[in-house]
Amino acid sequence: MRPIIIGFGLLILCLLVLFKIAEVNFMQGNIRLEIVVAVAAIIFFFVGLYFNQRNNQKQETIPPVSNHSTDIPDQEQIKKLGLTAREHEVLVKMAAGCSNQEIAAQLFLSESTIKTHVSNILFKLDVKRRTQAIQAARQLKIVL
Amino acid sequence: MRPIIIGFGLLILCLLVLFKIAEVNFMQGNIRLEIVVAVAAIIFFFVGLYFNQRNNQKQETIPPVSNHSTDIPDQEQIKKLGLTAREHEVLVKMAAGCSNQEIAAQLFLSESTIKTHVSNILFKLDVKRRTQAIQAARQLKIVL
DNA sequence: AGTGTTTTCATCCTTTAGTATGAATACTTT
DNA sequence: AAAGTATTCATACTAAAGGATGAAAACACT
Repeated sequence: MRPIIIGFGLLILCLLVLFKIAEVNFMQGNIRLEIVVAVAAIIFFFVGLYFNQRNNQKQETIPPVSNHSTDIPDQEQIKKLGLTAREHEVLVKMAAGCSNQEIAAQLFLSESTIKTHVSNILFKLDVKRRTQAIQAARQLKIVL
Repeated sequence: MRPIIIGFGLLILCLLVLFKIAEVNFMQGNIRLEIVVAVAAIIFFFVGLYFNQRNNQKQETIPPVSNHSTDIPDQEQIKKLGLTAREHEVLVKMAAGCSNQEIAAQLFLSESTIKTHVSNILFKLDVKRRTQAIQAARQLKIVL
């Protein structure tokens, strides 16, 4: 994270310096308005390119590949997260693509109960949606 | 094709007009150099974003043949299912746990469009929910 | 018996997902 | 240039998911 901040800092600094140079030269009548604007346009065109590229690359890093060496057993991760037995059970069925209603039917519980469990699961996994929970659980090896 | 040309023509025209207005006002001392440069920077930042987006979309449809023997790719499965390039793109983000809104933002599309794509994906994968789609896609090696 | 956790369920409410339909534009292929 | 496919977007609707809160019952442990 730090390199990014430093990089951006340097970039902004360079841009400010460039702008100042341009300003001074412009005031002295050395260069014309068109040139200044054109340079700014070109620079920020590429900044736009870079930003978009970054954005696209980020999404590809979201699902990181699992490593076999640090294969942490389920139970440890589950304990770390504080997941109860029932919650784990629900989580597995969630990952299998079941709806709350289906999970309730399979476990002979009410949908309300499942919703409560799901809410707790989301909280403990620190995610917002069940699809993210599935992702997280897969990365943590607590579901297949 | 014509609308694109017309669109670009209009865009360039607008930019020229804007620039001329800025130039005149600038010479009269109504606005400052910073403002002109800033506006140009912002505009071309987004132009850069747009260009890169365009570019990426084209590139993904061009190189379909690159199978790493065992791993990820699965062009065949995608073809079998009749998934389009865009649908596959959406499917990947779905599997990453993104909401429709997030996918829309990342691809610079409206949520309506994403919903349409998701619906088509669900139909083509013969499932009812996005969580099932993720499961199915994983089994078919369409996503990691 | 008392304490703390787990499991269960409910209700009200808001947000997100998903369906159906129609339509305009863009891209590809012939 | 025409035709088929793909992409985009909108609106209106229904279904599912999720948040917040409260609460009863079961269970383990001391």
